Amino acid sequence: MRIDQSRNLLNQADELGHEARSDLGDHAALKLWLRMLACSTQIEDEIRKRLRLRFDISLPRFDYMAQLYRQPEGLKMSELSRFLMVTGGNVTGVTDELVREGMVTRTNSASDRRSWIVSLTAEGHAAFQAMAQEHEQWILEFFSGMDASTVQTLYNHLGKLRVQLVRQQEPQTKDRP
Amino acid sequence: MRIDQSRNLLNQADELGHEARSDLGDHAALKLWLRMLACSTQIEDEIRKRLRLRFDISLPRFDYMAQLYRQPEGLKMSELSRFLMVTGGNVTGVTDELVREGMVTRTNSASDRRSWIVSLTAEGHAAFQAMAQEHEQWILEFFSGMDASTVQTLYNHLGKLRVQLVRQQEPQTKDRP
DNA sequence: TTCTAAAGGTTTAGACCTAAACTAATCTCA
DNA sequence: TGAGATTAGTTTAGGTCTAAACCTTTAGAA
Repeated sequence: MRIDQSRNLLNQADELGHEARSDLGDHAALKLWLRMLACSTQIEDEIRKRLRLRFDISLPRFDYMAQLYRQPEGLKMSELSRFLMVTGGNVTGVTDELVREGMVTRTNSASDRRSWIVSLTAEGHAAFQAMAQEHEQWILEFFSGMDASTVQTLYNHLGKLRVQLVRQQEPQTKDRP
Repeated sequence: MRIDQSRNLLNQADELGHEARSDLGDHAALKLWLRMLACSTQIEDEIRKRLRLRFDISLPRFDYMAQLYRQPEGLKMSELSRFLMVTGGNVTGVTDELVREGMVTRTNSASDRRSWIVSLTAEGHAAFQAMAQEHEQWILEFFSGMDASTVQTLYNHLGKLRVQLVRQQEPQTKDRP
């Protein structure tokens, strides 16, 4: 059996998927959250599908390469684990695969014999660049119906939400060098 | 190794996680998407964590029960598969577990000997109601820093986005009884 | 120095999901 | 009617992720 999320009819969009969680009350915040979740899920699934179709790559591996792309000097595996918000065991597995495919290299850290420095190979760098370019076009396409001021408004509001979320879930500040 | 997403410092929030995908350009739509993704991911992960902690249940199973909760007469497994946007094989497995725990029952369909009607037991209904009530409080908490008019604005804008997304990904309409 | 705790990375068991192959029942239509 | 297509559900193999146990190296304190 095959699932195709885009099969939802337009007028059913609000009834399907995550919006079923909302049947106990009708608070505006709850409805907003469910709609936001529906939007992100739909976009993310479409990106996932296109990455697989066009480049035969998974979204987590795309994100992995994105982190290395902006760090030409490479990253420790523990840093990758933190930035990608996945477990160390996962980073180990993904790194193994990408090394096998020639996209990244593991080199010994000069200062700490426990750790590796992972970085993109030239091939990996080029491959990611091509994918990222196309990825960006997809996003522009998804938001093409929204005018610039609306985009800016949404961006600002979500910025405040994000700050608030971080504050809520990280009450005590932790100092860092 | 254990991952704790809430360990991100406030001023690093925009640098971590998904926002690394954005390093090729600075189009507003791309930045909006990455911020939206960061917000939903953070909220969803927090919900997942609390559901596990408070009720020892996974988010997919919570969603499964939510669908049945609003359909007292039950649903066919194929309908569940469509509404939850997961494969039929997955529905089979989750149903088996929930039946084993006494949360749902499978009864034969009177009109179609191939299909089952799945519905919540009294116990399942009560269990979901308790969880949903608390779940709703969590959402109110997450959005508590946002005033009502902002919530409404966001809700409307995301509504238009959702309509546009469905249109883009479902160009040809399909008629349905 | 030496003991202990912590950190970097790997391995393993298992949770959760998918795609594809499969069985059985139903539908279509010549 | 009856052959082929479709639909409902299950099974199986495999992908991706986590938590926990584990080993090695580093750092801190007595």
